[in-house]
Amino acid sequence: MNKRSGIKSKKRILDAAMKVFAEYGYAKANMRVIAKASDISIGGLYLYFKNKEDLYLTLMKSRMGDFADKTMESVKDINDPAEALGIFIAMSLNYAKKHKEIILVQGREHGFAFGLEMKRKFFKKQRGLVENIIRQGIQSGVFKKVNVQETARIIFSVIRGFILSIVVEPDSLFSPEECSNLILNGLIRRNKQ
Amino acid sequence: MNKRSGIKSKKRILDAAMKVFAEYGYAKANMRVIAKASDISIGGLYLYFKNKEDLYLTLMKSRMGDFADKTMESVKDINDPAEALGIFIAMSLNYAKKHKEIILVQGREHGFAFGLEMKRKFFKKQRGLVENIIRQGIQSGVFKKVNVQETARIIFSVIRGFILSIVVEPDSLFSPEECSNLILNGLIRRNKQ
Amino acid sequence: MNKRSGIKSKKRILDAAMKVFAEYGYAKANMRVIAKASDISIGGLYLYFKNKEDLYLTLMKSRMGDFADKTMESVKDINDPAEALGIFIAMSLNYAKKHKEIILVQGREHGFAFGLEMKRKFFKKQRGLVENIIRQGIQSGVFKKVNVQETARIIFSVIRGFILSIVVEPDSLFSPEECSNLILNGLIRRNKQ
Amino acid sequence: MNKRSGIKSKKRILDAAMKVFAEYGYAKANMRVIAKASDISIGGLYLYFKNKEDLYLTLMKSRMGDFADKTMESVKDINDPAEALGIFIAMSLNYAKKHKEIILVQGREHGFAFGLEMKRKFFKKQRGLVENIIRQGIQSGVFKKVNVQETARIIFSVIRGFILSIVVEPDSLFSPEECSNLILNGLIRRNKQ
DNA sequence: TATGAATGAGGGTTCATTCAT
DNA sequence: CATGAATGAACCCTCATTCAT
Repeated sequence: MNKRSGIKSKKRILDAAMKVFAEYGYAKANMRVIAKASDISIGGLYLYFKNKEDLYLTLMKSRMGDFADKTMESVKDINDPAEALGIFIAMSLNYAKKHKEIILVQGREHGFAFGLEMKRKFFKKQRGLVENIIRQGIQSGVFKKVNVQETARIIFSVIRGFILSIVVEPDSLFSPEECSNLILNGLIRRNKQ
Repeated sequence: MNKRSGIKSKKRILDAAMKVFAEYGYAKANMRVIAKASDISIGGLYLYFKNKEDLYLTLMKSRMGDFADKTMESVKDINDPAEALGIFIAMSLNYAKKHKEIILVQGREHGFAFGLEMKRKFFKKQRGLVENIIRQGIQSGVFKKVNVQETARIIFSVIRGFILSIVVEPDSLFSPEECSNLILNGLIRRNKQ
Repeated sequence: MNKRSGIKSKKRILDAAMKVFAEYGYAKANMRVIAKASDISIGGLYLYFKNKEDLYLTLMKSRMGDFADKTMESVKDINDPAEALGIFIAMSLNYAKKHKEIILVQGREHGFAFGLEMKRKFFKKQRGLVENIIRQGIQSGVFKKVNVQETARIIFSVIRGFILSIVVEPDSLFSPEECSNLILNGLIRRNKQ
Repeated sequence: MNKRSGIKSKKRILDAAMKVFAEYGYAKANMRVIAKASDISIGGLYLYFKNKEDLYLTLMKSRMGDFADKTMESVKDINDPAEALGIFIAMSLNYAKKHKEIILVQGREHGFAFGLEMKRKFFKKQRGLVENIIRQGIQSGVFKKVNVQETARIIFSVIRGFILSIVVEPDSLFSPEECSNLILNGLIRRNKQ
């Protein structure tokens, strides 16, 4: 079981850790299990990560980076703000469903702040993306003159809630289409339509 | 420090436990601290609760019951579905902000199912309330003919996301008004308005 | 094995720890063994001491305090400086032999400073005692006009070396009498005697 | 970084190990650090030394050998026993100060006996040297008729204590001159001096 | 010779839970 | 009802040592 490339081992650990953290959460996940799942020794874990927290944070950072890149990419060439928003929402929900693991949950370990800084940065960035879309929508006259920040927060909150639902009520999810439809058009019936 | 009514002691423990769980989360909260905060002995804790999990679950159940009762009550006499929905959202967000503690987070301890059954029941009930409102709105012609279940889930997701935000990004919350406005009217500008 | 007085337990731990530290040294001594020797559980250890270091330091402090008190006491009423010095030396060597355990060894754990502050205080105090004796000896004309500090350091060094010898070469110790004789009278033969 | 003569590598390791052991002590020193300080791989260490203990013992042996040789050499041609003793003391203290590292401390690892045999041999040899000087001093009438062994032990103890002081109280050392003066002439004032 | 990734026993510490008082 | 000393399993992490390359 010796002599594996360091990079491969690191990746194997991260993948395994993802599964374990996803199943048990940070506090209940333990290094022994992660080691076993990684098919590496406990000591081996510490060859690649300073400690449990480092492992977790590295994991988070990488997954969030992936996610941020993808959403950013998928939206940047869309001109229609309604479409862009729809795509952003769909991207987010689908990605979350696919990687139910962790992602945004687990904000409470270690007396609140724990990788929170990193998460906040990520959120801010993502929210910035939504804000831009909304701003463009308002400028182009497609969207109403809403409070951009507040609205972005609300949209973000739907996504965040969705992610939490994946964990808590995986059978009570909703479709991205229905979601963007509601956000774009609202619940109230328009006159004569 | 002895001879206290059992009921009072139990209440004192629950109140203290709420604060402690809220600050540390389930896994990191420990019985000694809860005991101290309750001004009771460690052994005393086990007089009223079978174990830590029982304490936590009892706590959850009671708070959720409180919450469910309140929302139920506040909405039942409102006839206008738009207003009812607005009130429900406002109630939920404000209650969540006031009792940031726990509530919905912490769905992941103990390998997934952990008081989840109880939580799901609560969610279902709450969602049922929203569904009713929506159904009435559709029937009365105020709301569009949306998919009731899906829409209720989405609305619920906003609230759930808001609650998570309280923990993760307490400075990025949004106002209930803005929220119900978005949900009711949507983002897209109506013709000639 | 339950319900023992806290004070008794603490004392039992300290006594056991003394033996264990004495046999293995700080680094090699482990809490499991100390627990067993104390006839207490591992967790019990941490009821009385914050951690291994705390246990060790508490131990040191108490033993040094004992020792300092005794030497101080035994010397304070002696007027003849030569006799006082002899008694101090005898006291020190005998005490050390009786409590071979630890005492002065182990100055190197944790990258040097480790309870060093405490030890230094103790040494200073002890050396101060010797300095006083020497000073009085000089004043009364019994001793030569030596450098008080330096001489005290040398005398102290003999004692310290003796203690180390207990550990390293327990069969190569010397008698207190011979020692004070050498220090008082020196090696060189006096004229016409 | 390869193809180095074995002898050179071994020496490099020993030099590095000396520094590391000196800084951390035996127990806290670890092979990785020694490897790094030696600019050799961990595996490389085990090419030259069976294990950590072997490395340490080899180190000790070589340094003690050095020291023994030097003192032996410096004293052998001196005829005046007082001068010889002074030189021996000065040599010892100065050498100790210069190579504060290890030397005599750390007699306690591994449950007492740990390189102790070797150390004892060294001590015996050194003490033999002192005994010879004293014996010659007595024979030539310069020294009193003291117990040779005891006196040698006492003198050795001063040196040993000095070494320990280097570690514990490096700012409380004394000068070799003062030391040999005290040992040679004693503290008590001679008649009509 | 030389490397360094990998191993795993073992150490310090925490904490839910029990039970004699 | 109430106490809190005591328990011990289980956690995170270290490090001497091995071995495929």
